[in-house]
Amino acid sequence: MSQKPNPDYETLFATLPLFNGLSAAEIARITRGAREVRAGKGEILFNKGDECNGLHLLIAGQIKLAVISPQGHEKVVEIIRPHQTFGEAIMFMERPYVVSAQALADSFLLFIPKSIVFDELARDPMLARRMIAGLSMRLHRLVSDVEDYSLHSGKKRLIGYLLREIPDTGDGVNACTIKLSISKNTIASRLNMTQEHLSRILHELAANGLIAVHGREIDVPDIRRLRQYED
Amino acid sequence: MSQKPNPDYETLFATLPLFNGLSAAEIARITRGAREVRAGKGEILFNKGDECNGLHLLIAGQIKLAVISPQGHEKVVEIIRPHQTFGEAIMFMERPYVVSAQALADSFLLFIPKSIVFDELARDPMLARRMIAGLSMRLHRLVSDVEDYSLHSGKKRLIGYLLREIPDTGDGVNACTIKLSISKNTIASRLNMTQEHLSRILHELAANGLIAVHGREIDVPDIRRLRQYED
DNA sequence: CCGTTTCCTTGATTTATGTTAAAGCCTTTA
DNA sequence: TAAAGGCTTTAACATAAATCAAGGAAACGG
Repeated sequence: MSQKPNPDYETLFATLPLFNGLSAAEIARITRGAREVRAGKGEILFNKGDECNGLHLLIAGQIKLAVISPQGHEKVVEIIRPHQTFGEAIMFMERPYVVSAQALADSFLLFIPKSIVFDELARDPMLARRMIAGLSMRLHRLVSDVEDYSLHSGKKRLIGYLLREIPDTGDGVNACTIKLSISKNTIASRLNMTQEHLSRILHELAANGLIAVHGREIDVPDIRRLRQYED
Repeated sequence: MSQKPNPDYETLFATLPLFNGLSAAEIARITRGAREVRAGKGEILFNKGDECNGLHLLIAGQIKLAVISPQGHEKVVEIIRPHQTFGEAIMFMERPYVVSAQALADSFLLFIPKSIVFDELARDPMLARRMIAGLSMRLHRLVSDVEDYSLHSGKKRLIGYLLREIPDTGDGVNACTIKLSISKNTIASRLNMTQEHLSRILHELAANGLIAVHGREIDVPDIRRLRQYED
């Protein structure tokens, strides 16, 4: 599991919202206490109910946070992408995990034990501020999610997802191609619908000329039109 | 709006998760900068899109946080009860409000300006820790919400709501009466369903002998049975 | 006390979305 | 190249929940 520390953590940390602005000494203290974790595609990092001893920082790959219903249905709560952290909230609450984490692709993570975070937090008020800001952002996104689920139809949720997936280029550009980074199945779960329903919506949008689907590539000929699409 | 500070803030603050453990001097600094706010029933505290200059602490009354869909449908995101704070997350993000807040009953609040919070945060690392814990808890609850919306039927959500509303007495007790503190309309919105649907579910549960409804009072003759109810 | 408004219920109907089942289509790998 | 397995689509059907419409019941202001 653990191996020789990557010497470039200092520059990496500078780019992370949570840790940017830390001194070299602080970064050294954190990385020294951290553990490098590799997870192959499909591997489970932790299960709902497991004890939480620290936070995770995804360096490369893709992690799925999900819950399982009593009937065995899985609901994807969040897709973690590189440079995101997860598990902080639950760590501070001293509670077991409420979601499980599984690698969707071969992934590389840094696990930072609770004690290290707490020590650093006591030392550096700035880190606390960042932590608060990070949690706030998370909260904010979740509120948007709740809003989405309850206020918008499946079609709107999917359009919203597609629009958010559009790589932001110059504003002059009004057409693009989206490469879906996860399976449609997973997207469907994230958007709280079945894959069949997702498929149907995609089909309908294509029939209306709003998009063209080629496997995992989706052409959007007129982004503005897609954005304005009403029911 | 503003009036002479209530001298009992010190004991009040000691009971608040966010502020408990603060020194008398700290409490004094915070209350001195805070503003007392009264809001009559129905009064709007802020609207979605308004600038956020601080956090609110509800002393007495009841506040509804909600979003409005483009079609004018309202969705209640959270009901704030006395001793809860709200608006911290958005304050730290320096973004406009994503929800609007309306008093459901005559309410009394403390508004603590951003600058005061930030000053105190810089002074006291413990407050930061508490703030983080508070936000974490919020996050946690929201994840449960998302889970609820997507994994459970309307009936289960309502049962879950009722069970959470049961005042916790000794564990020997297996029957109780719940007094709904908000209108069924609002509960329905909070649970993401129409009031008609809520009414029907209530009716069905009553038909099965799980509850008895008398206006806003709901008798639960067998709490365990209600908890174990499956579909 | 009565009218008025708000809240709540009920029934008929429609709609969005889930379910089940089957088959097609890509990858991977042998 | 064929077999295997995971994705994805399609279609027929089932169902939970929304909508529409109307009437009661409770609270409220005069």
